[in-house]
Amino acid sequence: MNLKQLSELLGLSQTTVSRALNGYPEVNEATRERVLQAVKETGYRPNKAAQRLATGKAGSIGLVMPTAPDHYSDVHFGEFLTGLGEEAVRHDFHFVIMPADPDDEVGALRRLAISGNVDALFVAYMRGHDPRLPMLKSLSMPFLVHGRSFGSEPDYPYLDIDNEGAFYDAARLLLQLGHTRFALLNGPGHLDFAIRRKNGLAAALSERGLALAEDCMSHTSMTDELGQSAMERFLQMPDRPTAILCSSTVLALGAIRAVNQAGLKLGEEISLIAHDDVLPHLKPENFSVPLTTTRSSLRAAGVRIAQRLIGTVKQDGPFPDQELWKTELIVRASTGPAPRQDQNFGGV
Amino acid sequence: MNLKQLSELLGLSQTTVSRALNGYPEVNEATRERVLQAVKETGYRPNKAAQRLATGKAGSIGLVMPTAPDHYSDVHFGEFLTGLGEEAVRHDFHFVIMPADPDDEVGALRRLAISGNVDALFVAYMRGHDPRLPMLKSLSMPFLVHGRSFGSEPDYPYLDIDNEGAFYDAARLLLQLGHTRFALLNGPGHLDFAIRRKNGLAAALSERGLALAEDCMSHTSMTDELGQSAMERFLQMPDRPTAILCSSTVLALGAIRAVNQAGLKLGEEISLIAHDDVLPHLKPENFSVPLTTTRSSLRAAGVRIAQRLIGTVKQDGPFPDQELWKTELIVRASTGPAPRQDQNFGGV
DNA sequence: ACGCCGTTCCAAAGCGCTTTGACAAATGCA
DNA sequence: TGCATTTGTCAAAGCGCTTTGGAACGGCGT
Repeated sequence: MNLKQLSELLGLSQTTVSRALNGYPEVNEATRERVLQAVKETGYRPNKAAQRLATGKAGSIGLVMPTAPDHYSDVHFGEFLTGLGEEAVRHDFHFVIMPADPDDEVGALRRLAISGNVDALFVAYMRGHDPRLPMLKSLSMPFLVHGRSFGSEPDYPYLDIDNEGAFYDAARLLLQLGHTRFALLNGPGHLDFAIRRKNGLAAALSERGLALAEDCMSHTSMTDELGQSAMERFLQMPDRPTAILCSSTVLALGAIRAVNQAGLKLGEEISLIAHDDVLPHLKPENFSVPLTTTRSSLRAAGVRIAQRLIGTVKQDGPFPDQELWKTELIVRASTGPAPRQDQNFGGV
Repeated sequence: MNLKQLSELLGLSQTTVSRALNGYPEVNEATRERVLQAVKETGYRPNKAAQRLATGKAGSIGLVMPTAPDHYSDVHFGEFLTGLGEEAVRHDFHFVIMPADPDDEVGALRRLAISGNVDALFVAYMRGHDPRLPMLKSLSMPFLVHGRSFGSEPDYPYLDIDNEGAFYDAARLLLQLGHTRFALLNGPGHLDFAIRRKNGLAAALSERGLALAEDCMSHTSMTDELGQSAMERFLQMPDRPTAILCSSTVLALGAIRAVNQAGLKLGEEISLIAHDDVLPHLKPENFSVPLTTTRSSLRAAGVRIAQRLIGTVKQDGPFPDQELWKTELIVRASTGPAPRQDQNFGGV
């Protein structure tokens, strides 16, 4: 069943049927209804290839998927993709994926662009001075980055959360509660968000004349096991930290396991604030000691990015080029006043 | 630059140029050369949308990417995708990805199929009685599954390795070396390959009148951390196993850490055989005690699957519908004779 | 000379959609 | 009533490729 057949069936021209389906105003509501009804009955689906040829739009977004062994292709990425996909399905867009070795991301991105299969590109996991940025700018194809690239000229379209502000605020709260010994459970150290979160923490500390020791930082993939082992290291330090900042609730999950195993009380002997990406299976309010968090929904970011990208391709409505989402600091029970110095013992 | 312009430039018809480019025999080698040269100079690239419309082929393979929180979307998946991608690039094919909640995989697969964006479907991570199978069969679109579905009628096209045989052979070797107490570090229990590997081991054991105790099996995602913790559990058992079968070298990495920490000697007090997917960054021969493995390259499987799928779409050459690859059993230093019973102590 | 092939090329007809430009019919306004 | 709009519809011209059904040409045998 194609458009021609459908229009003959309805006794209308292809023009009218096409317009009825694509929401053009110059068609009578009654006939539009009639068309829609016929579509339902016949199961007509417009041929994508023909649409593409006629419009010049593929209806797709390209993304390269790094297949690095140590790559952070975990639950966070999945959650983000879900948001992206949700919105894409709504607009009948799809994704073209290009698997690539991490040392050929730039090449893969270029091949994807010139393949003619995509209308726009999406990139994530930005690093400092990211080499993909200059390439993308030279490409005359719309693109959008999730996150930012520390050290690069900020003249590219992005959506990011205020990582620096989030961890600055979180650190300030802990400082106000009297904490002075901090530790940071961070994501992979080369990634932009990790750099900024560290900086946010460092900024808050330096305002009080404090600094973060190298051995009080852990940069790892964000799994609970790695959170646990890093936290175990922290807890064995002679002058162990009382205030922990954590780049993900997943890391926190492991960290808290370590805290419990050490026989310490969360929110009393140890305070912890985690960044909450609003993962549906890991709600900070459901932790046995509810978690104080900085919150920003990863899925919402996915939805928004798809919106902007698709909007750009369809050219409907102007979108801001750069968005920086504030995070919310939500205080729950995992933070409390710093323990008095001489209380600093307990079952190690 | 389009075909028309190019052909005018060359003083040839569109037909001839098109045929020259697509390798048809009825064009003079000299003119073909001339065409190819012109393409190089002008940078002409055929319009994909037009090709799709004319041929009816999209040049793409669809796959749904589960975004489950506990999903096994790890280094193994990346390695496989790399193989798939390698071959796809060679044929100028691409992948369309559809992110989906794990509870809507079937729906996502269907939407992908009727979207008109793909020529064929690929599915993996098969489970027992996988519900995707009947759907795929009803779909009149070529598909190929990586792995098999235990309990389903085996009347679908697949590529799998002989998981049962691999672990049967591995277990036999260990039995011949005198081992009687076995443990299994397996992948997620609902996945087909894990089921079959367990069965292979069980079959070998039952031939000797042995059975595998429930607490000597671990079913987890395949990360080194989880391998380590599972192994630690095994080592603490009163009658601890001396023969370990491991579904991945990644699991083995963690397991061996546990063995070392317990002060045990791999290949002497503990023998271990792992399945080796030939991950480029984790070579069994480079372990401090080189690993005995069952080997089958995941990347090669990806390449082969892409080959078959693309071949089916292009209709060149018949491909076997079902392939079962044998694995190789490669003996290295991590296996040795079972320790004498009374030697069974050591630093726990 | 003729007919017959094989080779090499071409004109034109699709593929199924969108969109332009034009045209009747219906409506508004005077 | 007449005229200018607006509304609803259509025929036809693309979009850029592949592929069908010849046609021109030269060589070959008879």
